Amino acid sequence: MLTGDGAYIKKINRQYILKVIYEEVKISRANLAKVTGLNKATVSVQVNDLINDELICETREEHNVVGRRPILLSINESAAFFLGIDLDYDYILFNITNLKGDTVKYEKIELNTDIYEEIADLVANRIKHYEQEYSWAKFGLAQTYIAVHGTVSTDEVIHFIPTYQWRDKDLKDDLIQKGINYLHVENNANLAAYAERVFHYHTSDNLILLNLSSGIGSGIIINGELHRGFHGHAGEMGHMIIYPKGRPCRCGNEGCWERYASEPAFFDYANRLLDHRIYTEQDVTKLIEVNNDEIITALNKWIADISIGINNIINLYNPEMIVLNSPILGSYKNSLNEINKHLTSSVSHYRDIVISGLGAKSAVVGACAMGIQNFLELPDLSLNATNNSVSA
Amino acid sequence: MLTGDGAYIKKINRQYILKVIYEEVKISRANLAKVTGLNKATVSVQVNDLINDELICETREEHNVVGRRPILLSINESAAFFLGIDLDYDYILFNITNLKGDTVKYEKIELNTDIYEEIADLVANRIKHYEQEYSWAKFGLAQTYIAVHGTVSTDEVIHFIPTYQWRDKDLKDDLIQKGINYLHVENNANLAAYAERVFHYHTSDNLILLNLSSGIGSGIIINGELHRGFHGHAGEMGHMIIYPKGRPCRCGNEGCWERYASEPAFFDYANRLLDHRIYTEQDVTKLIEVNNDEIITALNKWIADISIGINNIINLYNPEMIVLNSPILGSYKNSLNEINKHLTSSVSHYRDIVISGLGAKSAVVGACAMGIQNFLELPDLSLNATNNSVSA
DNA sequence: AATTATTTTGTTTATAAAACAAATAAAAAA
DNA sequence: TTTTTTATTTGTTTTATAAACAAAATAATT
Repeated sequence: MLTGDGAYIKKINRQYILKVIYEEVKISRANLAKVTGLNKATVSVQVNDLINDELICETREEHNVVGRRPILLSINESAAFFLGIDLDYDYILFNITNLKGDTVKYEKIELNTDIYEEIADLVANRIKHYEQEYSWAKFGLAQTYIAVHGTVSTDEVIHFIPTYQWRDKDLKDDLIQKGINYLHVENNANLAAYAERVFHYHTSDNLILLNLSSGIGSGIIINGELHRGFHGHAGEMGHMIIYPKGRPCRCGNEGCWERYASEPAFFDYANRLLDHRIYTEQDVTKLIEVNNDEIITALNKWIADISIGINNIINLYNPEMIVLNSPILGSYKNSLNEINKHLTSSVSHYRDIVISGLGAKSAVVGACAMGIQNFLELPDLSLNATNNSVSA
Repeated sequence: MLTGDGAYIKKINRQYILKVIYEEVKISRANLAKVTGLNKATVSVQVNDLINDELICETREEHNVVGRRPILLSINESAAFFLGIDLDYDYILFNITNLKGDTVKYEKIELNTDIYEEIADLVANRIKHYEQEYSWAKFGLAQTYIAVHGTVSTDEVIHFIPTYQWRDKDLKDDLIQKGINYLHVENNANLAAYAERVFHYHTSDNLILLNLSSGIGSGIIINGELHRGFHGHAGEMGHMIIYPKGRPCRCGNEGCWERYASEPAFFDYANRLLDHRIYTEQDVTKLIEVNNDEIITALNKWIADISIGINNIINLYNPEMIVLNSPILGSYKNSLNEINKHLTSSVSHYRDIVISGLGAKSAVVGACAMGIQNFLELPDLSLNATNNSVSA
């Protein structure tokens, strides 16, 4: 537990003021005092500190109401930059935002190796490149978060990545050895869940994100905070048993949800019905567009199994929002209707189920946002960046 | 969000000092300063405030080391009393503790009505009786928490109690109308989970309690706080589907865990195997004592289904502790072994599964502890009371 | 058009509250 | 008497607050 002294007061009031500046985008000192409830003098002193630290800046703007014209304050967006890296199987995404959370760079690198050392080298060089590129800024490249598609322990060591078959890799420490600083490693679904809250569902303190791809990943926000669990392995929802003695799973059990609700499971359903084999999300989209009967049947059967898991999640967590991130579900207009049709239990309570608007970028923009929150030591963060959507 | 000022600092330091006094039971001012890191002068001032408020008291004790003899400080246990009420179906438990969390009174009243108004009257009169009885204490009966075996909404309105078939009953407000104050209504499993943390697993920030009785109730502690969910209905684990198209459930779905892992489900298993019908927990205990083959078979089959749900819970929550509260499991020595045998998945992570040491008293002692925490406005609480065990 | 009044913003000054640091007093064993 | 430990006192620093003040803009009046 923490003891309180003068410095601690000043810190929490500074955090509060920064939070309000983020939310209001542009706000005067007088208004800051009104919104926060702090004294005008207190706000003035804090604001001057923030200006000296170059974290916020003043702008004079047109003003047509009576009284002295206010000096508007806003985040100094070019003070610091933040890198998010999504370490997927056959490609790596790099995304950089400014201090406001606006994306200023987005790059995708195809991978043709799965050797840990090679990938670590590649990532290290790339980070160093960006560090150079933004070295002109007051705080340069201030924080980097790496999203990995597997379990990460509480000490940020990679526990297991199924697609790479990497176990117990201390990527953070290995990169630190290569001279990289201000670095964090986090599960991709956790970052995606965080992104949904920071960029879209600001007020949702109980939010669950489900990633349906080669496996099932989930990020859980409870009481406004990420729920990582005791070892950091919470949210392994794919290994919830929904068909006892069902299909064998790599985890050693039988009937895991992942074997029914992941994308490979869907392709199995579909290819059993169709007269020609399909392999990609584009193949599915095309068939949906022409209203192919077999693909609709396969989709609905898949969704029935997805819904069993969602029913269980709702009963355990009573979430406010459930955000689904799946290209296939996203391209099938009827998917949310179908899911809701299955959630008829009288004890299931949730507010809304939606499809993610961030899509493939969710982990990297969440990574950047977490960098901002960590850099400014804020207890929470709401961003209104507009250029992080699926299509961007 | 909260602004910081002097009063806020003073409050958090006061909370910290109280917390340390609870943990250390008896401690001098000098030691308090060392443990908290606060200045000796600060501790002296705070301690004098607490003595003036009659929340702590000084004692002089034997002391054989060199130097001035310290004045030991401890909680003034008779300053305030706390009532916990467990509103079960055919009986009501009343438990009163002092400010240290030691039980000073425990009463059980058999019920022969299920009419809401009658029960509310009975409870109100009983609370008034205890208020009188402890009116001599500085703060009298300071807080009352009522545990109900059903869902409670975030506004403390009873949403649904299956055994009583009560829906949307505002028991809290109805009792306030009858002149009762400082009153809270909470789900019984939440209070039981809280009790496990406060009285036993002080350091466990990720703890799940499972109550297996007529239904399945659960209390979830995540990041050190109770997880109630958006509406307050989190932890309806009994309605997780584990056998799609299985046994019909009152919730409208089929194959809910409750239909396989609750005590009625066990009695069904057992009575299908045995040559005579059994009805009570005592019947089961007797058969276990004589090593009856059929009862062991039934137990193990029941435990297999319990384990499926526990596997799912572990994968979703990655808890540190799982505490099981079930008289039948408690009386079957082999139960934890059997459960662990089923948890073989390579991705399931937990630290320990145990049987509750609080048993039937868990909800009422948790209720009293929550009263203490609420009364002193502490962020968390560890108690070392010794007279709250199952047998007491 | 010039002047005065009003309103709002932001700063200055004095005060109060809290923690802290250092010196001092108290008490007990060596 | 000396040493050691505990607890209090005195004075300082930091921070927020309240109230007065200064600055800057519009509105109203002459």
